[in-house]
Amino acid sequence: MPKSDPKPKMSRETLLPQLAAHVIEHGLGGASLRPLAKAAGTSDRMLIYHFGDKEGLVRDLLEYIAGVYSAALDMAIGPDRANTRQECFARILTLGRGPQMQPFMTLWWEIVAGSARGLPGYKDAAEAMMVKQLAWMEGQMPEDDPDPEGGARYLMTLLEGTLMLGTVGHARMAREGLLASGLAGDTADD
Amino acid sequence: MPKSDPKPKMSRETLLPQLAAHVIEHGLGGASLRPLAKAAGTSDRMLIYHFGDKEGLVRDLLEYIAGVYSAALDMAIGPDRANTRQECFARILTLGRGPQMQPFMTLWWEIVAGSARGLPGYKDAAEAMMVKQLAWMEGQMPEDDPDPEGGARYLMTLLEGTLMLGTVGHARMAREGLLASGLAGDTADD
DNA sequence: AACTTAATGTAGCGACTGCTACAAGAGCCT
DNA sequence: AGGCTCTTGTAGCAGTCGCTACATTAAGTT
Repeated sequence: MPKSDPKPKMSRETLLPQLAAHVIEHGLGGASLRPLAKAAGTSDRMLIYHFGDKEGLVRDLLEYIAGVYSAALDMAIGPDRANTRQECFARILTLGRGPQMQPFMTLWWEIVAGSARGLPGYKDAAEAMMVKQLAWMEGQMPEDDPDPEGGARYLMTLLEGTLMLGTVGHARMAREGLLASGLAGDTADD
Repeated sequence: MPKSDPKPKMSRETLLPQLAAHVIEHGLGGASLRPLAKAAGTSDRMLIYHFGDKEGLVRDLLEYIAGVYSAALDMAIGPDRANTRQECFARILTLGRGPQMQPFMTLWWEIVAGSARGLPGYKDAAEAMMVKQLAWMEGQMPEDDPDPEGGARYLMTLLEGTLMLGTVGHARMAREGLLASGLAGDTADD
């Protein structure tokens, strides 16, 4: 009879992925130690042991999640730049609205809300993710763009607005706005 | 010796303003019955009595807050339309970033996050507020604008993106994007 | 073998959560 | 006056919260 996992010996590093998975699915604000611990196969006792207190846990989790997001963007980077700003915008919008991205987007708005309230750790994570996303956008900008840096920031602003309007049920409004702006919004969604 | 307020006889209607004030200041997600009741001069017992349960309370509160927001926009409406899209955008951005608007904006992101998570009542309130804001924007669009409806939606999208980037510490990014778009972002903030 | 240190389980603390049972006052109708 | 409904206070229940005291095991180190 083979012994089944005698003592996996957990650490922050082994715990964080499972904790992050639970948080991405169930949210961060309402998360409490015992369910988190259960999802990671530990006890609340051990979470406090490893992370000091809940605030430390959240801080580390946010940092870790920002890293995961960054890695995901690196993975999703294509070999070629876009040919037009419009195509560039469409690419990142498609990426952000993909079904596998949805749980993350749900968490994202929680992070924005936490930033607005000044909760510890939230703003740092949000800033890092936006920096990364901007870099991604700049890397996708057309080669012949007259102002790739400004253009990327412009597209970022439009993108975030589009995503927000989408989550509150006004995707159509964003689409019509994009149509009027010249960036085609021929995505069917509302 | 004058009797000091013998029995104020509270109802939903008299309670809601005080509850909303507390929620706007301290947030909606972390709000619990007893502090809410204290802020409104009642007991948790009475909140349940008047609103059925906490979910009903939150629903009514969100609806009420959406109404307050709508009224605030009506109040802030000027007699004249803007002369350019740029001025129109600047007006509403100034409005949304005013210091007296800040606690409300903090709550707003919580509402967006709640919408994303599908919490009951959140999406309805968010939708209503966006509809109102769009109407406000349309009313401010320049008279000679070639496409006031599409333009208003475009400005809305840009506005929401600008506000979001601002709350996560990237106001500069939005400003530079707006500069590159032709809509001046000569507001100093970051 | 003795000692030390890190890692973990068990049990529980006090505070808080949403909510309820019960009773009592207050104003109205007959 | 007697009942009736609306409103309110008191007390408390079962559950969860973050966190801790205490004890135990496992793995080195000397």
